[in-house]
Amino acid sequence: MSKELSKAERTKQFIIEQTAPIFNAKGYAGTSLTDLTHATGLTKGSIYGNFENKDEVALAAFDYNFNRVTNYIKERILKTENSIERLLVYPKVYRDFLIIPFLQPGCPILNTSTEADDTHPKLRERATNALSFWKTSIENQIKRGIKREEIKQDTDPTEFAVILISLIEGAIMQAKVTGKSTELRIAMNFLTQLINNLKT
Amino acid sequence: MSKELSKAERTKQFIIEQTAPIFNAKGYAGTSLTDLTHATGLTKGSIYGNFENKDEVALAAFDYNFNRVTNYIKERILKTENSIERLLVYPKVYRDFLIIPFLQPGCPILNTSTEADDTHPKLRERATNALSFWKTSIENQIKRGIKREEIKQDTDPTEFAVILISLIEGAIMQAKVTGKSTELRIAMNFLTQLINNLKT
DNA sequence: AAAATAAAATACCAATCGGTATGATAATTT
DNA sequence: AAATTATCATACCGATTGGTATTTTATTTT
Repeated sequence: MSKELSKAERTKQFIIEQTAPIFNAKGYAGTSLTDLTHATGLTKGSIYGNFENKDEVALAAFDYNFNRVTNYIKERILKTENSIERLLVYPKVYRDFLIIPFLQPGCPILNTSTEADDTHPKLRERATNALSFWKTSIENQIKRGIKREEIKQDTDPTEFAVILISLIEGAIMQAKVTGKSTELRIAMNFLTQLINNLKT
Repeated sequence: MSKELSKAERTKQFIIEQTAPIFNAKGYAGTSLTDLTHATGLTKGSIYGNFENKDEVALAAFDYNFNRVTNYIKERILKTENSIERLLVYPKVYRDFLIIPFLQPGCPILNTSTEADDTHPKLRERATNALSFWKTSIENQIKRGIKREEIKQDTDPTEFAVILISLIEGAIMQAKVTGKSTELRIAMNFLTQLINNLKT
């Protein structure tokens, strides 16, 4: 039943994969159709045969970028069992943010949020949903930890999720613009302590 | 000795003031010269009579935006004396970030950093310097607090500055994109606790 | 007030923007 | 393999991009 992908579907996927890093690095307004043709080796006609307009490519590229980060984290979380260890995956991963190849252009949520919040409703919605998904995922990790009696009962899942996300995104911003990982190291050390303090 | 400003100097200042919010909202790539003429009511010829190119306007606009935030905070800090109270100005101010009129388009450091880090070296440098200035300023507040014996001696100024900035910027990103101040409230409550824990 | 100077509006430039109709070519289906 | 269909390249569109030379208008200086 594993139907092979049609040519169009393969090309569409190819376009997304090749252009996703460009959109993440240069932003929506900063990325031109010429950038997309250069990144893919295809022509405008071909790209517009597979996507309705620039918007559709950008939205698909965002989804692709976000899923890639999500899977990268998920993969490492599922290797552990204990809830504290699962949470510790975040500081472990983001400590090395600057040297993770596919994250070189930055965090897609951070980049897209700051660009789109006042300019591009559709992209903004994607970013909002991505953020909400991430937040819920952390909340669920904490709830699971409380049930398993690995995390203190009085821990507020939402509160902790917001703090974790803030520390990560704020530190990424600093590290990306300065080019140094000092800020990430400091913030991730602190986050590690916070997580360890959740232990029962 | 208070020489009056020349027409050119007044116009230049006027252009900066009127275009600064546009650059902060739409970003460098997202802001066109037409946007600048609409915001000022001036023509392209007039703008280019006062600035060499779009870059120069953008750089001046960033400086203006950053100075405005800095002065807003500074004003409130200088009203207090105790080091803990001074640090508490940050969560107090940023809790209401979303309803501070001139900050409606967001934090200039956050917006400029995320856009320029991979695309615009000059703007990137401005953002880096602004960040460095802010960080040093917090470090100095903490050092002052330690000298005055208001803050615990073992407090690491750099560490605390990075955590404070991360929490603020990460929370702003979330609040801006969701349109809700919940995240800011949570992060700023937490930051308030952290600051209070620095007390001797 | 007149002359000199500075500043802003007009009108234009080539290049690039996002987007599309059409013809060529490749992939499927029969 | 032939016919059909789907995909991609070519060539083009009007609009907009950042930028400028020149004229008109306003501000200073004398």
